[in-house]
Amino acid sequence: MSKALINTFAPKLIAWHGISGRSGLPWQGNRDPYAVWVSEIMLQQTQVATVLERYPRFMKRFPTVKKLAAADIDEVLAEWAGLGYYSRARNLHSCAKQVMTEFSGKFPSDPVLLEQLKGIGRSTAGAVAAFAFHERAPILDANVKRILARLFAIEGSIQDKAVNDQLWNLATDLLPKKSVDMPVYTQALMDFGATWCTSRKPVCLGSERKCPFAKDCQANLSDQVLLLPQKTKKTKSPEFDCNMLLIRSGNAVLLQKRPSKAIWGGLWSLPESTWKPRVLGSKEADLSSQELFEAAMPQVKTLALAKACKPFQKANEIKHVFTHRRLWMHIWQANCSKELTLSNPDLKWVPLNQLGRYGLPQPIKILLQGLSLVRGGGLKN
DNA sequence: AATTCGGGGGA
DNA sequence: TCCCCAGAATT
Repeated sequence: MSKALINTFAPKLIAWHGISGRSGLPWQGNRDPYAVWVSEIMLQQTQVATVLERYPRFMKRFPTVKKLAAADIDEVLAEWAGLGYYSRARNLHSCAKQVMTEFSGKFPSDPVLLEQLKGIGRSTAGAVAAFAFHERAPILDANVKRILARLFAIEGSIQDKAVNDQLWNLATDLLPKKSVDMPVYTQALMDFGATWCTSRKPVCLGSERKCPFAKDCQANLSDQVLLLPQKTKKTKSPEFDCNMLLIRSGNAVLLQKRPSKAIWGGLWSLPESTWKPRVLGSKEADLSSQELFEAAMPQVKTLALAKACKPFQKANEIKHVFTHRRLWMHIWQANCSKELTLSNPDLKWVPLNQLGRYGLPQPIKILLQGLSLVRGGGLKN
């Protein structure tokens, strides 16, 4: 590796940030570890534009780690709804309680200790330590991986452990000498990756702007910029079917709290039958009310409820695409003559005008919102 | 080492 | 449609 680059990278990057870096984002320029931590978690796998709207709202709702720790998990999930990766919200809440009980309400500054907290991995630990405590700890997010893989023309999939270790070593070697430079340096890395050394249209190709590392970058010098970093190919995601029960009684709809480890864990949703692999040409219309109930709610005595409902009708079919699954949700609708008392705390009648209080999966939220707009309540299609 | 967790934006 | 993104936890 070029020894000169090790010494010059950090100062050059910081100089670049002074001219072309991002500034004025709500979570920047703040050394409160709680504020830094929330922003880092929210920004994981989530675009800046989205976080820009949701971060201030979250901070207003939960201004301190103490208030977050004291909140009910349902409140946290409701605030997180729509952001995805709901384990982040569960870990966030769990971590807040950890900080209160194990660290007397104050985040540790040591990245090794930070990494022991729920939902904080090595990279997020480094970011919190750098921004909040000026620790000389490296980060290695998608931006940094791309920058380093190009700068040093790292071959091999970045998911590969040996390559990943190599990138961590480089990230450590390139840190600025002075710890006081850590916040601006860390921010500069993210900004440079997000705005200049981008995946598809890096500045070094076809832009009038001049990359400060053009003569250092091995990928640029060997015309490999768009080929790096290398990734292992993804297999096409499998398809699944599921049945969702839309049971209405007057202006209320029956919601079921999802198991915490399932997809959309902990969110309130429509009662759902078990997921099964999609079978082409399968006959779907023959499901009786009783079968639908037993599949969706095996844990409750549903006979009374089933009998109180008129027969289910196929009301809608929604395709929803996840990163790793493609899901067809079959919506079965029935009206219930009255709101039967429910002993199971995971089942609840919710008036349509109070849906906003619950953290609903995005496609279900859209479905039910459409429902509340239709007078008389029938679904279209 | 591979898989599992959403959602939105862009090409 | 496919790829990408301020990754971590689980197996």
